[in-house]
Amino acid sequence: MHPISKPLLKWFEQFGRHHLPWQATNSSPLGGQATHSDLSYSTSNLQQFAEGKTINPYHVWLSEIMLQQTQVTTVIGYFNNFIQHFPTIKALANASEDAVLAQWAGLGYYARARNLHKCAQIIVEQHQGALPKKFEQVIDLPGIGESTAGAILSISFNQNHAILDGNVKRVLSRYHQVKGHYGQSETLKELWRLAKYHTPNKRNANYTQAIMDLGATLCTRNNPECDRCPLAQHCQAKQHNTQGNHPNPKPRKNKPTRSVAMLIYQNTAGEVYLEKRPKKGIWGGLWSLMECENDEKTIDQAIKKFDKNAKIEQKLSTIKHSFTHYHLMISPIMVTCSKNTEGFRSIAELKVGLPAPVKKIIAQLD
DNA sequence: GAGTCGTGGTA
DNA sequence: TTACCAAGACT
Repeated sequence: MHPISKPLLKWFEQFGRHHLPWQATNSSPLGGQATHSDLSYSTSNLQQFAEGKTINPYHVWLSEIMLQQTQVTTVIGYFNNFIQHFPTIKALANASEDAVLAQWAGLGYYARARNLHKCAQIIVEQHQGALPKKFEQVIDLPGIGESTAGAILSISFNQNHAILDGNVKRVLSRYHQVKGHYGQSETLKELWRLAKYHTPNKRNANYTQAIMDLGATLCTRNNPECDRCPLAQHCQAKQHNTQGNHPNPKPRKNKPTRSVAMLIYQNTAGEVYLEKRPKKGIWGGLWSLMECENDEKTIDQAIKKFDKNAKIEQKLSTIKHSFTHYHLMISPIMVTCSKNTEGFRSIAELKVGLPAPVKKIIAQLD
């Protein structure tokens, strides 16, 4: 078996991504704001320190959480905004959940944000405000599994851990032509074995970043650029021209379509009535329009319960919003409103998180 | 093991 | 237009 770490690390020095905002921060008095200097790439944590740059474990942790099931280009803007609002773990711990979700809104998978917030409070209470350095302590934190824990400790402290994210799965399953799809436990077990086999005990941080960079930039799902790949010589998929078989597509299922009515109440000040969603379920912890089943009777009952004299003012065009596992048809309905009690929020200065389609609906109101 | 949990880009 | 999915974790 040909180990990949040596050619991969060499490739990384020249072609890896070295200027992502969470990778290195200038240790200026201002702090927090990552500046992309002209300094050349770094090949080790030590060299990064030598360049006057330092790894911020909080930034690494935050980025790893944001990057779960989410692409780099999407994350960058959210990351920069987030650390501006919450510059330290302590600041994050002291913030309200609504304040955290407000900055996370639009990024999706909101349990990540709720868990991140919980983590910050645990870290302040139990770890003196600093990210713990023991693997067992990190993986015990909510929302952090084996791969994310390994990535955080590898990149932050150059500790010797393997990771197995989507990039690594794709690279290794091609390199070794691993059969089966990633959902199967047998396949996953084999991939973890290979991941640990290839992970070097030196320059671990760079290796972790390198294999993710390879997967993200060359060994992509579609049209991999094998001509530029440092691992092409011994890649089984390349040799047998079976790159397209990895990842092995999951057996497909038909997504159900659900329907819901969303009621729009505006008071005389133009504020909109919003209610906080339960922690469990879709959009947990975000604030949304009042919902009910999308049929005439239920809608009529719902609006009269809120206000006896309420009437439907206008039915807006239905929006189709697709999730990973179902489609949602949203019928927004503007309702007359005589109330002006609590629960109404100014659209202009929202300090809570809104689901993406709800934000779109409200943006269209004026 | 299979479902749940978001969103925007892309083929 | 539709389907798929990108640096997963949890139940």
